Amino acid sequence: MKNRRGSNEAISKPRGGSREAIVGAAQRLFLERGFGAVSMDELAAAAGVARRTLYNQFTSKEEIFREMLLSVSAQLETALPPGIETQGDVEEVLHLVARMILALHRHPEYLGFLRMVVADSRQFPWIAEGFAAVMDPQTERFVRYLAHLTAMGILDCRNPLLAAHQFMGMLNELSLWPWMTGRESVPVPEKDIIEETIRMFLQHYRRPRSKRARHDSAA
Amino acid sequence: MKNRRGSNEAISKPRGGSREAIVGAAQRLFLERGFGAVSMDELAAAAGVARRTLYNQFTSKEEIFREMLLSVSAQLETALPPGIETQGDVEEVLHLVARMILALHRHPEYLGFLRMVVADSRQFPWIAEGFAAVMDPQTERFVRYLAHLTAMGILDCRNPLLAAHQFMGMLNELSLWPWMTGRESVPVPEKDIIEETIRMFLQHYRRPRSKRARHDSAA
DNA sequence: ACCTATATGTACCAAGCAGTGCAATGCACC
DNA sequence: GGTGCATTGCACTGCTTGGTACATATAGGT
Repeated sequence: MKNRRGSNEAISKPRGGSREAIVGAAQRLFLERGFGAVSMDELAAAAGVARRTLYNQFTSKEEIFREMLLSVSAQLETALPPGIETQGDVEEVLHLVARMILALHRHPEYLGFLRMVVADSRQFPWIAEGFAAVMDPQTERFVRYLAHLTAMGILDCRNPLLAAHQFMGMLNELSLWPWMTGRESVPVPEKDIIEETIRMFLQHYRRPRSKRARHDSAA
Repeated sequence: MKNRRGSNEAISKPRGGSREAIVGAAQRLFLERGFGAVSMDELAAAAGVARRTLYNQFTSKEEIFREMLLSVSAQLETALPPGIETQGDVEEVLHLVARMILALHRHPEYLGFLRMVVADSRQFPWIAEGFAAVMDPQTERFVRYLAHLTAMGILDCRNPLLAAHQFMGMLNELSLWPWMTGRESVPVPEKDIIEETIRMFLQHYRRPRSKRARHDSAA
């Protein structure tokens, strides 16, 4: 409990960062094989640390799990860099967002986290909450961006929340979903997915430049 | 092996269909809580059967699991009724398909199966294969339908596979995904999702009636 | 050199679990 | 009534796993 070095670190460790090593190993093992499939023995071995040290640094397996997901959350915070909504025109920003989303699908930490949300959220409800806490704000930003462009008269999203999810859904279906279900990538090039999706999105939601109505957008 | 009742059932059981009861209970428990979280004791209790009977009827826990998913697969076979691609115009068919997909999201068996694909496919690879064996043909049908309409000059899907997944992705993102991550339904009415998605899809992929200046290669 | 707190190794505990053996039971059909 | 077979209950094995006790080694600060 007491810390002879007086630092504000949680626990000091003369021999070196055992906590970091443990969390690092936990990240590799848990994200790859799931919480239940990793024993404390394996975890200790992977961390290059004695089994007993796990219990010196953490009170339980679940606490290690918690701290690991906390660390992963921090890594995902930067998924969507700030400021992208101010650069270039709509199409450019959509390209950026789309590439970011597809890049996320190649992020093992993201996929592992997502798998945990689906697999272990009933046992540990805080998993889903933690995931939402990281990803929801980024979705929110995208929604606000669409709403902003609508207010500016550039887009015409009657329901920006729906529009944002349509956009993400089109990207997720062919790129994320196969990854989650274990098959190899589908025979559709990333470039095609992105371009066709953006074209489709803008054709529907972009407000006609002149007042011309190729179709009336009322129901 | 021999069955005094002469039926072609696998195993006869004088006291009543214990196999069916077991598979039924397994379906409820496994789909709801996952394979690892259900013990044979619980399963026996839920099936109203002695623990020992489980091992009389099945060789292992995994075999019960297998048979249960087989039964669920059979129930999902009929998700997309045959013949829908011949009735009405495109918009009508798309409506039908969309409602079917959203209905599937309320199907506990479908959600549970999907969860298993994500959660337990590494331990039991045949789960993902079984799921694909049921769902892929239905997606295939939709893809062929889009290709057919393109050949007929009604749609203009250069890549029907991509188009189909875009359509399904837009529906899944807002309806299926929240369900999988445990939150309650999103604040977008089903009707809005369906209508906006179909409108967007058709606006992009429907070949313009009058001016067919784009390209023309209907087979 | 001394003190303190961590790291380690080994042995251990308790619990949960899948799966088996065995003898007894009771329904169904002859 | 008798026979056969699924069923049942119970005890038991064997294994894995999370977590602990304890004695010892070792490094850092003073």
